Order: sequence, then C-alpha cells, then structure tokens
Amino acid sequence: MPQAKTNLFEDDLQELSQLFKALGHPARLQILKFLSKQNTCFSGDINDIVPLGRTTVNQHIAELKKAGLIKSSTQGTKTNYCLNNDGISKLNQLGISFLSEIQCSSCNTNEC
Amino acid sequence: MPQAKTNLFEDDLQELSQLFKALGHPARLQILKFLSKQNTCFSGDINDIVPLGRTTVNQHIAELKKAGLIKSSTQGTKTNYCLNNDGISKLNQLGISFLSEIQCSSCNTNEC
DNA sequence: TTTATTTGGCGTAAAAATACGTCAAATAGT
DNA sequence: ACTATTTGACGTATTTTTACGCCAAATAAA
Repeated sequence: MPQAKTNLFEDDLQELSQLFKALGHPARLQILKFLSKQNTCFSGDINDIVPLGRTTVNQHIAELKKAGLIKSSTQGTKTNYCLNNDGISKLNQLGISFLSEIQCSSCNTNEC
Repeated sequence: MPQAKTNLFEDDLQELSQLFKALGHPARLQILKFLSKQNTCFSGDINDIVPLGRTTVNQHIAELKKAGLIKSSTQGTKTNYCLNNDGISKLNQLGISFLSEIQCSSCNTNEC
C-alpha cells in the first residue's frame, strides 16, 4: 500500500505553493496570457507562439491542466484548450492582477 | 566568454515567472508568512518553525534572498532576516493579496 | 483507400531543485 | 584560552523539471 505521504506543511500553504509553482515558468504564463486573449477558445497551436518544441509545450499544457488552470475538449483531430474558471477564479481570489484580464467568455459555457 | 544566454521569452514574463517560482514551495511561503508576523525582524531560527533540516531551510532562505523578497543583516553570530520591501512591493503591485499583510514595519528602516 | 495532420504517450538526457551531512569560521560565554 | 552556538560554504544523493525525439492512434483530406 502506498503510504499516504504525510504533509509536512499545512494544506493551504501546500495548495497555494502548487498554484504559484504552476505559474513559475515563462512558457506557462505565456500560454495563460494567450488563452486569455483568444476569448474564443483556441486549439493546441499554442505551439506556434511558444518558442519551444511541441512535446515540451504539451508538457507545460499538461501541468496547467493538472493545476486546474486550463481545460480541453477534442474536436476531430484537434484539441481546444481554454481557461478553466475553477482554477482561474482561485487566482483571482488571491488577487493576482496580472491575470485579472483572464476571463474566457466562451469558456465554461459549452463551446469548449 | 560565457555566452549571454538569449532569452526565449519576453523579459516581463521571465521576471514574473521567477517571482512565482520563488513562491512555489510551501517552506518559502511559510518563511515569508512568518517574517511578516514578526514585525520585529527575527533571526534565522526560522529553522524552528520550518519542518526541514537547517541546511535545507538555509537554501530556501537563499532563494528568497535571490528573488529579492527578503534580506539579512548580521549581529554577532546571529543573522537577522526580514522582508525586503523591494521585492514585496512587486508582489503587492501584482495584487497578491495573500501577502498583502506582509509589511515588516521595522524593516527597511535601519533596524535590520 | 492512401496520405497528411494533429495529438497524446513513452522514453530519455540534461539540468535544476530539494534535502542533508559535514566542516570551518566567527563570535559569545565560561 | 577553551568551549559552545550560530552560520555560511561545500559536497552530494535523490527527485523533479525541462526539453526533445520518436511512435502510434485518430481523423481529415486526396
């Protein structure tokens, strides 16, 4: 049985630091910023704007997803990524103004 | 000559992600929070409150220092650490409310 | 049905972060 | 002068992160 990994730190610190960690890479900030501009949820050609290989970008995307900051839906071969209000609202609650502009209108409706 | 390491990302993204990265570990958040409570700048027995070995804590302290979020001064064998308004104000500008309470009154005067 | 696109998954190399132990210097206390 | 404290510095083992290349599945296009 995999041990429950005792938390050395209080849960809120743990959670908060996870959020900050997710923001701790320029590529990921760039992706979030980009997604916030495309108020129509855009596909994974985030690749075109991030100066890194596709695989690497995918990894960063996966991390943002894991952190609950973005989500995805598939349309054919393409995948649409958009901001996840669940996570973004956490940031807003923290008052992170850098991302205050981040509100994807078409997200969290049903379009993506 | 060590090459100037071309920046793949825009400077503001780079700088911002560095800040977030510094906040991306529970121990470092704990330290910042602790320092904000001790409005009298307190010494390096941050060790007592962080559930990690002394050397490790020192490393985290060093990172916070590198990020410009804290600073230190020596008194005898002891070292006083306190928040560095230079860095903290950056956070405040970002609107990070978690740390809004962080204002070390006696810091940045001359007491530490 | 072939062929091209778009992705996710897997493996992996290199670098960075994390967590310590040990040691040595500075200084405070006896 | 000797001893104990408090630190920073150094080395190092592990783990994570970062960055890719390659392959395979799904679907769109020819």
